[in-house]
Amino acid sequence: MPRSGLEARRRLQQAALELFQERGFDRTTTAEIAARAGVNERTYFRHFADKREVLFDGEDDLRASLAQAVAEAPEGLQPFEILLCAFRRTGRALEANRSFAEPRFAVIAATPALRERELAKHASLADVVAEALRQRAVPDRLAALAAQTGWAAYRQAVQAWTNDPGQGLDAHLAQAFDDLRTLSATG
Amino acid sequence: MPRSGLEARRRLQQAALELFQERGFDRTTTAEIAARAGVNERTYFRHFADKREVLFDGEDDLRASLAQAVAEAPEGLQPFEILLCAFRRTGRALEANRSFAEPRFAVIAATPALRERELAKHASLADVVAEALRQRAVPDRLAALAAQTGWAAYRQAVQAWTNDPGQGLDAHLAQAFDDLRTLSATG
DNA sequence: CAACGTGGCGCCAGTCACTGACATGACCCG
DNA sequence: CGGGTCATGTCAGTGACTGGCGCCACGTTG
Repeated sequence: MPRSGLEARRRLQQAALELFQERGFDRTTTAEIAARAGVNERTYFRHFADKREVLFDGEDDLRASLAQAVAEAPEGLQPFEILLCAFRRTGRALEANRSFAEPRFAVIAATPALRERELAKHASLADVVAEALRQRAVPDRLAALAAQTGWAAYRQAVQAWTNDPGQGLDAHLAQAFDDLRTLSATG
Repeated sequence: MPRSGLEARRRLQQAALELFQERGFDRTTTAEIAARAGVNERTYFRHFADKREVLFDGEDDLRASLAQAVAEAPEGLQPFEILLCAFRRTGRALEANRSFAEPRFAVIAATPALRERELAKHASLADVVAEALRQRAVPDRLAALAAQTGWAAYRQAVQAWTNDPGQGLDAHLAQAFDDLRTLSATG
């Protein structure tokens, strides 16, 4: 038995994703996940705060990546340009993990409870982006609004990209941020 | 006993709000809510799908109001102008209900689980807005993006208004949509 | 090497959200 | 007045989640 629980943790994530695909989230019990991972149900809850969290691991890394990407965007850019730049960068990780992210997305999309959790995570990440913008001297109110708006564009791009992965995420990002400009230009 | 359960339903909502204020959401059981409302716990779940839903009633009305407000905005406006107009209108109901909405907001703000649910509701309402925009011949992708962006501005305005109700919601809405324009103009 | 601390885990009992099934009594309609 | 419908009460059950305890594998220290 490994000293650190990282092994069990990974097995739990794997088992959960498999079971959610096979039977759906609602028809899967935490006991079954634990059993497939070869651990006790109690151990499941030592690794993940609740049944949903098993699909949302690594959030801290994401937060850090986002904050860093925003912080390290070139000087002199306007808020949306900063965000486009940052999302291009963090999006690479997404493109690299597509084979893992895809079934995960499918399960989340099929389960209202998981969608709800995803929205909460996204809101939290948008807050990180807003804070990172403030660090770059974007005024308080504008930072929050830019972060949420930019995040909406980002999700739109990811959505378009999953439907049409051929073009690459960057192209869809450019498209989405262009739409943003269109909206404000005409309205 | 009244033929329709509307009476019990209202008592349940009242009892829930009170208890959530007194003890907090997590330290309140559905049995306690039902007891204070003078009904059986089972009846609680006949009226509300889960423990959180008791604070999110009337969503259907809101959806209808939003859709109508967007549909009835003057002709010839650009997407953001339509939304500003629609939010001005639906916002009046909010201003009228402030004494009820305020404690509700406080409870939600203090409870992560309720915030999560609120985000889900908001996402759903933004979808309604997007669909209403499409009905007005706004192109598909732009409609979704405009709805989400406009919704972010709306929330920002409501937030600012709760902190400073003196100015009226309309002023804050104007401010938020102006910020939106600023963002795109400079970026 | 031996004693010790620590951390991951199994186990058990308990609470609480939520559900399905059936019974009952109030109401409305013919 | 008889029958149907609807809100509710009652009860048993499932499953998510928690606290507490003890165990054992490991690393550390003397």
